[in-house]
Amino acid sequence: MLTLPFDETVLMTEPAICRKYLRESEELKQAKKLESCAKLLTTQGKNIKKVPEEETEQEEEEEDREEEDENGLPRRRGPRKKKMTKVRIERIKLRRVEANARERGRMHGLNDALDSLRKVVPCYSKTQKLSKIETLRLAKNYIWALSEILRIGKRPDLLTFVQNLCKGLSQPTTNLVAGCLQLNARSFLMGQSGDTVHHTRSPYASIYPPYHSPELSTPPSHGTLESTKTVKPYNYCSAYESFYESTSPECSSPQFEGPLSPPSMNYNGIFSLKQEEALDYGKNYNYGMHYCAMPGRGPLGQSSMFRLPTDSHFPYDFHLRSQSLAMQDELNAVFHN
DNA sequence: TAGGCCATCTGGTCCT
DNA sequence: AGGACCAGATGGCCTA
Repeated sequence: MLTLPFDETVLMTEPAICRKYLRESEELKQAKKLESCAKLLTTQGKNIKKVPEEETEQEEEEEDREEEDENGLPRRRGPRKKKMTKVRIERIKLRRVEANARERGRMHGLNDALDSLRKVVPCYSKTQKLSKIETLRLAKNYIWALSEILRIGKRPDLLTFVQNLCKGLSQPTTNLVAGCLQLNARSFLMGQSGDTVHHTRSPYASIYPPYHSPELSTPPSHGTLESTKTVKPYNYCSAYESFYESTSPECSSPQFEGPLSPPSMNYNGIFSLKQEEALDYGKNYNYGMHYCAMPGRGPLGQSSMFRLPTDSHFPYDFHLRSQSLAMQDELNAVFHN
């Protein structure tokens, strides 16, 4: 098994390295296999890699001739069944090995594509990777939900949106989506109050700096208080807003320039977990609180969801506090069921 | 320990 | 013939 734990520090910080490592180790394995295969052939005195094509063909022809009768005619009419000579067998084996390598590469490509997809659907987390099937389901729901928004031309309420997102998803994934919403709700509030700016970088800025954060023409430097102080707490200049509302005075709608930047990534700043920094601060500040409120449950534990601290509520649609709390209750009810 | 998820191998099919 | 794609089988890892 090549799967390494996701909490490997090195792997966590660089997925490409992770993949490279996995591939290299696999290639190493494969090379060894090929080597042993070659050895085997060498011991048989028939290294097919080194034996000239004509030589092997000659050999096969000679063996084929054995199937002819004394008159030089084939014993049977119709397509002659080629005798499985050692050379042929080895050639088949080699082809199989090569095919395996290609198949492996193909699957890696598929996984890379899936990783890319994971990054553009809500709730991206390196530590808690969505499974393949859940990624596809969530992506489908996401696309559908967004297209509904476009079709209707109006923001749905949060509850509906989340319900749409979570249709057909497993409970753990539903919890993860819910957890993402909470995290961002909290971040939003902190940003609004202006007292914890370092927690409230624009998710846009962190996720797709060049594309989504007009006020951050240079990529934000992460991690230091000083550097983030210059960043506005939250950026509502989403493409979503550009469709439906006039933008806030302090920012203009971003031009959608990025090839891989879905316009609705920042659904009112909700889905900010699409980046390692968000993940980190989730881990550092909120994840435990939100996900591990119930002892003995993992991050995706079924009972751990929506246990909000009393002072957190949703930013969605700029609800008043009371409205937000009511919305929270609604969501809690939905997801607890 | 069962079940979920994953990577890999493998043989079949289709296409160039 | 060979490559791409697919689906089934298998075995390893992880978690509840």
